[in-house]
Amino acid sequence: MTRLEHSVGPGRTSAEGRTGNATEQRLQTFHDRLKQRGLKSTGQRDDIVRVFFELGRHISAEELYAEVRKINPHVGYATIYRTLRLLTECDMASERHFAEDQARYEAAGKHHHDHFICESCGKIIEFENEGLERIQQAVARELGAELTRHRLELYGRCSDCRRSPRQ
Amino acid sequence: MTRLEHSVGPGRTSAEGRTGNATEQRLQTFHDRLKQRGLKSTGQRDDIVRVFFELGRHISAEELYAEVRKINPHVGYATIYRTLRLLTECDMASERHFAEDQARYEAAGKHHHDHFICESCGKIIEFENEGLERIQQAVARELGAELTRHRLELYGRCSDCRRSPRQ
DNA sequence: TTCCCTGCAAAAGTTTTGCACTACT
DNA sequence: AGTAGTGCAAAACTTTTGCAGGGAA
Repeated sequence: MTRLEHSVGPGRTSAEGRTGNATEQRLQTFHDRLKQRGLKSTGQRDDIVRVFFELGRHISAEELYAEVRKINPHVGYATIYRTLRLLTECDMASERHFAEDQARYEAAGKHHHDHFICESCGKIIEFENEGLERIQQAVARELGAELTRHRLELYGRCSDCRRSPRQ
Repeated sequence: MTRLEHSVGPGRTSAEGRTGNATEQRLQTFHDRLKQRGLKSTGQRDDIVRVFFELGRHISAEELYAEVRKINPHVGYATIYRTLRLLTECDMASERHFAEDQARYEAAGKHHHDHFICESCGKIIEFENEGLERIQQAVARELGAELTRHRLELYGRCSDCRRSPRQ
C-alpha cells in the first residue's frame, strides 16, 4: 500500500567521480528548457545543475554552494540562488521548507511523494500512499474547494534510531 | 467525517474592545506556567499575550507587533519574538512555516487539526479528519518508525473563490 | 554584436543578541 | 535587593538585487 522510494541522509555527498547518465540526460532537458525561454547555457549553470542532480535530494543553497565550490571555486552565491530558481521555474526542482528556516531544494521526480523526517538522525524518507491522496481529495470536496497541491511531512524516530540506544 | 473548525482570514483583526473570558483564562495559564519556571509576569507580556489570543490564528511576528503597538506603543520587536518563543515553550502557541519565508504563530488548541490554504484569497481553513490520522500511523508502522507529529497542508481554491470569477 | 549571465558587494527581510536600564517578586 | 525583563541598536543569517565586466549565441 505504501511505497517506499528512497532513504537518503540529508547531508549525503556522492558527487566525486563521474556524473551519471541520468544526470546528463537531465542536464540536456535543462538546456532544452533554457533554449525554449531564450536563455543561455553556461559553464556555471552546468556545474551547479550537475552537482545538484548528482548530490541527491533535499539540499540547501548553502550545501550546494559548498559542493559546487569544490569543483569550481569561482561560482558565487548569487548564481547558486539564481540557478535554483531557474531549475524550479523549469519544473526540474522544487523548493521545500521543512522545520528549519532555510529552504531545501529537491530534484523534481516523476511521481508525487511525501516525506518522513527522523528527528533523531535527520534522515529523510520518501513515501507514497494512495489512501492519503484519496482522503485529501475527499476533504477538499467536503470543503467545496479545489485542490492544487499539498504538503505532508511526518516527523518521528526512524527504525534505525529506535534500535540504537543513543543519538 | 471531516470536521471543520474555523474559517479565518489570515490578516483578520478583531482586537478592539474587551478581551474575552477565554483570553483571560489563557493568560492565567500563562502566568502559572511562567511561575513554574521561575519567570516573571510583566505588563508587556500580558499585552502581547492578550492581543495574540484575541486576534485569532496564524499571525506573523510583524502583524502581532503592529497590533500590540496600537495598545502599547512602547513594546519592542525583540519582546514580541521573545514572548512568542515563551508561548511556544509553554505549549500555548506553535510556530508554523507555510509557503512564505516568515513564520506564523497559532494559539495552541485542544485537539489536533490540519490546514487548507486558499491560494487565491489567502484564507486558512482548519479541519480534522480521522482517516488521515489513521493512515499516517499505518505509514509510520510500515516504515518501522515512531510518529511524534506531522504537518499537513492542502493548497487550492476555496469555495468562495471558485464561485467568484476574478481574484 | 547583442544581450544574457556572472561575481562581488551591498541591500533587504526576518530573527537573535548584547547591553545598560527597568521593574517584577 | 536581587534577578529577570525590556528597548534599542547592532548582529546574524538567508536570500535578493544593482552594477560593471565577461561570455554565449
